[in-house]
Amino acid sequence: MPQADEVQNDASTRLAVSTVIFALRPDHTGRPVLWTPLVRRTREPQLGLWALPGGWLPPNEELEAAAARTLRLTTDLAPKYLEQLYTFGEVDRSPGGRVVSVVYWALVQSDEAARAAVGPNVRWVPADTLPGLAFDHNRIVDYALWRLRTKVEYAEIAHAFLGETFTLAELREVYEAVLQRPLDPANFRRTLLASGTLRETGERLAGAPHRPPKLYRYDSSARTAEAREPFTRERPAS
Amino acid sequence: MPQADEVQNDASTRLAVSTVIFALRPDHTGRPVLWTPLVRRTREPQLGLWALPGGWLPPNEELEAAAARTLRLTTDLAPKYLEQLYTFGEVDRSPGGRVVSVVYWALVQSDEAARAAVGPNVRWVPADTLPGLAFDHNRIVDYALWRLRTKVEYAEIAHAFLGETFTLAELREVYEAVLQRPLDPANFRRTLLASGTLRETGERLAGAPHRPPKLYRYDSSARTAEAREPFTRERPAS
DNA sequence: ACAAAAGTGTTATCAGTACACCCATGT
DNA sequence: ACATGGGTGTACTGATAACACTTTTGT
Repeated sequence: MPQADEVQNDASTRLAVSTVIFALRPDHTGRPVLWTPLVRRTREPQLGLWALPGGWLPPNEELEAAAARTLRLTTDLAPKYLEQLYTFGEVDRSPGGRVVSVVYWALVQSDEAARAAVGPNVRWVPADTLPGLAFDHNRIVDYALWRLRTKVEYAEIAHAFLGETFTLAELREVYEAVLQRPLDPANFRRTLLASGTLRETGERLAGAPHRPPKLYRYDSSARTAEAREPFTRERPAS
Repeated sequence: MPQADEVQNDASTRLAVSTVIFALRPDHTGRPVLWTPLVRRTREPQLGLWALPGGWLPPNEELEAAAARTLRLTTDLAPKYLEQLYTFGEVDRSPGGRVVSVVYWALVQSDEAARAAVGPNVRWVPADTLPGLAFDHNRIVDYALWRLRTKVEYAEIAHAFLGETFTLAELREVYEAVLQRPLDPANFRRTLLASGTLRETGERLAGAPHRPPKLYRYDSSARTAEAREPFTRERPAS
């Protein structure tokens, strides 16, 4: 797409795709908080440091597919939500040659994430208290956290942390964990039901020593056209 | 930043930077509407078609600087607002080899845009009724329009179309042109003044056969921390 | 004086918030 | 029966919208 009089770029600039992955897990006190998987670098530069999952962009793979693939490779999970975050391209962000990284962010179902693949080179850490990461990856995760927190307030993405059906209390816990503040159960119920994006399943969750709550299912079809954004995927193809 | 076991991408994927530029100009009825400059392609592929200003990414130039440079090259203008829009990388979006384009969007001062450089290969067109562009550039402009229209509702960017000082009526006309609907002058006044981002200059605009309106200046320092977004530039360095 | 835009005042409506209170279940 | 979370009712508040009204200028 460049203008004709421009010189073509050479191979000295390389193109990578990375993904910031979020799931909810209990912290040491039992409260659910955001966790993210990291991979240990096994080569220079920055050998041994923890970094975001990612890799060079294969010539025949779509950007989003590359993000979903690295997600599957490191966690053995499929994302329930996947969206492009930003492209980082500062000239000096990587020692040893310029790297432009197209970064995606993903949400994965939290109970599946508990069974996610781990190993000596894959490790889950709380997203708010990261260790020092390779390259500019701390900054990238911070930005992804900012996007998640601002977006969960106006978009219906919290259900991506949950399974097919869920109670309103479970959904509220997701919001509380992401936004890091308590929400009024009564108002939360009304607001979400009024959004029209939840459908009753007709079932209830039994077993707890309390009144059994109704189970709901997310219904994406009920969203208005204005609320829909371009280039976002509910169920990304992996 | 890739994982060690990945294969490095080769030169078959090339990296470009393009910019969607917006300014306000009167349409045939005299009402201000959004216009955008296009450049004619002088090489294959898509020779002769109109396309977004852009070019290959030079190895030692920042992404944003490349966007500002192509903006200056095609219009001889400096952007008053410049922000990354999205990265387009579909495998088949360009015939003749894969191209990943990091796309920026920019706002330029409208009275300056009236004096912008034009020529046989540069042409301004109304952004809402584009001709058929090269590659996927129609889709890109549509997305940029969507971003501009949603962002102008919650962020203070409309002043970027105007000069240093402006009246509230001028600012309202910008909003009306971008949002394509009339706004109540009284409520607009109160809302904008309540935002705290406008400063009186003490001067008034005389000459019109009416009560002379006060002139205001935009004051970015008055924004709250939550309203500030990462990776956005008020006065980009070109 | 008068037309027209600048600028002010007033009220209605609606979304978000706080919180009191009733309901239904396992133990 | 009772503790506990599920679920409903209601009143308060602040932001937005609609629109009547007053002010100030050039002609």
